[in-house]
Amino acid sequence: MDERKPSRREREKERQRGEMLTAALELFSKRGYHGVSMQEIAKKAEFAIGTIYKFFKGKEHLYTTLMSDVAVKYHAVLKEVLSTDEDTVAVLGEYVRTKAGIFADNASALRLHVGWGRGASFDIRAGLDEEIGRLYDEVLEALALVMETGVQKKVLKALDPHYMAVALDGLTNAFLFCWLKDSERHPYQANAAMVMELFLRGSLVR
Amino acid sequence: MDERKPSRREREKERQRGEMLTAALELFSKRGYHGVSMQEIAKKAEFAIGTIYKFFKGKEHLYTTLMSDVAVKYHAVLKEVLSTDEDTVAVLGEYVRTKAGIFADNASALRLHVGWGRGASFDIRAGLDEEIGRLYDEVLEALALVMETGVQKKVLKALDPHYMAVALDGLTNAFLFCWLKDSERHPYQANAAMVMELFLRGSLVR
Amino acid sequence: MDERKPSRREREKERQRGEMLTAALELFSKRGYHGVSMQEIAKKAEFAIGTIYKFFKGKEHLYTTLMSDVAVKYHAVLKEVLSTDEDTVAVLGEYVRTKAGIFADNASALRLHVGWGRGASFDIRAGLDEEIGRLYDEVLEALALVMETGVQKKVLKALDPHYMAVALDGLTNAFLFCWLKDSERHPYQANAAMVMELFLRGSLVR
Amino acid sequence: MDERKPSRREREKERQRGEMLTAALELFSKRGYHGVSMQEIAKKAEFAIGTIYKFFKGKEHLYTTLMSDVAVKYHAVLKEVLSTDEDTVAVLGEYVRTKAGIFADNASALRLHVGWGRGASFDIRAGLDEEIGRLYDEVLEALALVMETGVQKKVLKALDPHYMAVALDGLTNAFLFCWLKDSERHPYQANAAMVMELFLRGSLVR
DNA sequence: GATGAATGAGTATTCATTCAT
DNA sequence: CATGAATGAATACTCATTCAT
Repeated sequence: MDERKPSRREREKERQRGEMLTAALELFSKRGYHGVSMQEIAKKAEFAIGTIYKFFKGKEHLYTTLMSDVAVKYHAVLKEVLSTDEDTVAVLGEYVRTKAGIFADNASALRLHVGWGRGASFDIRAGLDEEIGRLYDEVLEALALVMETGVQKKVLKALDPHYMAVALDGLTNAFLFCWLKDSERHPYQANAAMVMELFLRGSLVR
Repeated sequence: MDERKPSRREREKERQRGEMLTAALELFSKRGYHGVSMQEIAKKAEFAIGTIYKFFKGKEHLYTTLMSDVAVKYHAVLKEVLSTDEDTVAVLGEYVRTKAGIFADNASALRLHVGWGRGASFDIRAGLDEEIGRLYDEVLEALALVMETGVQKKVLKALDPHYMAVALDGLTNAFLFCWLKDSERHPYQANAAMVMELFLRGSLVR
Repeated sequence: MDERKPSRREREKERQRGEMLTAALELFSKRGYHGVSMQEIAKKAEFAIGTIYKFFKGKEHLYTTLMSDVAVKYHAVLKEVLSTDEDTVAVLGEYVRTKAGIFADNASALRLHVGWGRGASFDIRAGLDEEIGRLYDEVLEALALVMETGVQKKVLKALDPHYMAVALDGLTNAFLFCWLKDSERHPYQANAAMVMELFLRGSLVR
Repeated sequence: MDERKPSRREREKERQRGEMLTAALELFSKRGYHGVSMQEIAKKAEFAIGTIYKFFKGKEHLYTTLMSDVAVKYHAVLKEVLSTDEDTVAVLGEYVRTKAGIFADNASALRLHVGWGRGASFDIRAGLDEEIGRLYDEVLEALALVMETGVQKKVLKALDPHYMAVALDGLTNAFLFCWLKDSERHPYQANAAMVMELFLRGSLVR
């Protein structure tokens, strides 16, 4: 009865849940975990405080759900990109551009994401990181796989593929930070190109 | 080397201040700004709560002092390294190794530092970042200057020196993260070498 | 007589507010502003501390509300008396008896009122006095007006009406103090009569 | 050895005690009992905090001593005046003028005195009032005695002498309040004359 | 189911008092 | 003896969470 098509009821539920999460994200990203009260979230989401508690066990649960949702959504997109069966360099380029695009589209979610979740205490993050960390690592692994393939195809040097993945990811993050600080001076398309250039060819004149 | 000899009193003061900061650092780095109470810090530092307040105007002041101290100390070391008048590549190598060494020596301070200070609510960071952000930017600028010299010397490619600085810094951070997570599998010396390799020569086979 | 009918909710609210104020008054009058903690007030009023804060912004607000309420209520009664269009001496007699009656009915409120509000630190009184002082002055002015009329009617001597008002008020207070200390020995009806006698005819044998 | 002339030591002690009390009075009268910290008093008096505690058992003791001292000093003067063997009316006139003079000379002490000591919690006042109340009552009794003599001399009406004393005292206080608020508009000499006029002859035209 | 009033544990900070120097 | 550094009890106020309506 409840498997196939979500009854109207359930759709409504989902919509409400979404509104709560949206409100929470907006608030958390601006003022951090401890800077926001449940009453505020309730008011912004236009629900009674009690209703929030029908959907989420507590503030912590709401926060971790938020983080998970964000992580799930974004990392899914990246894994998709990385599973393409194309030319290694093209895939990597697409990875960087996609990641940049995600950042550009979700500036506010970023504040929660960047640095992998500070803002809440580390206790809270403990359980969280298991989930998020796993998702992140999956992307990194997928990226490493692409690298490995590249190495086998002799497109990339014979370096540790995992480290290459770490490197590309770190490079991306660094440039994305620049963009986050001053998106005028550092348009992300330019950033993306720069990242690829530096990653693929290095800085040394030969 | 200092102002005459710091009277025993003053030395004692300094020692106490240090103990407080150490206790606070340990606690903050584990549980974040809001996850730690002043009582806890006092207990850990083995001082009465009132004594803490003789040294620091308040929790915020204690926290920002901590951040500043760490930032000042470490970024001073890096600027020192970057002002050396040696061969570009050697300087960069030294930069990476020094940064790695700093991280290795101060694992707990890191948790506060990484991502440059989120963890406190955003209000608190406001004043803080001006200081810390400035210090960080100074290091980045110094790094960019080294890059520029390298470009002029035709050691490095004719890319934007500032972006090259961002790249090397990002690369370093990424590997340092790896090391932070699992220092067994990723000895920092190896990390340092890897960073240099990737930064200087890129990943592409030619 | 009021705005429609106060919903049961609102009546309940009002009752709660009243209980809080009553508890606070009792405590403040016995031990002064700083001698009472919010916890104590909450316990005495049989509410949770948080509930008190739903009704009053803070301790100061609770205190000033108390003072204002008392002042507003009592001074309204006195102004009513003084606006009667009767024989001057009758009005003054009624003023004294009414004031005495008020004191008799509100012994505890007195402790806050007498001396016009010291007991709270001076900071707190600042904003408060503007309100309370004004109310008190209004009564004094009304009393002075009655005096002036009495002078014009040749019932009272041609002295400064304002000073006469001050005198009668001071006389009343002095006797009320006596009564407050030992209400057995100084029944307020006797006090009232004495005040009138002394005020109207003086002490000198002619 | 220590009876007759106070050794220099003791004189010094007395001077120090005086300085402490002066500083405390100044502070207490401006900001009330709870608005002033012992550290502040120590700083203002230019003694170490510990030294204050050599002279006074605690804050409360310091405060009550202050009140007592003030009371003792002023009521002594008034008793002196009231013990004069002169014409009743002259004595009463002198009483009012002296009291006014005292007020004029000690505006700051007033704030502590007026209303008989609010500013501290009532608990603190409990023991205090025993002392101060007794002194005050002694003056009142002395005043009553003068009244009684006046009655016997047929200078005053045959009213209760104690109530007459209360009346004159209340009248004085009321006018002194006026003067305290606005000493320009209410010069105390004028006040004193007014008090006598009203007390002796009343307000009624015959 | 939805609501939001009531709850009370938790926390930064102050300040009277002590006591080693 | 004077000092003032150290102490820690005390307190106003916030906010996550519950539960009667």
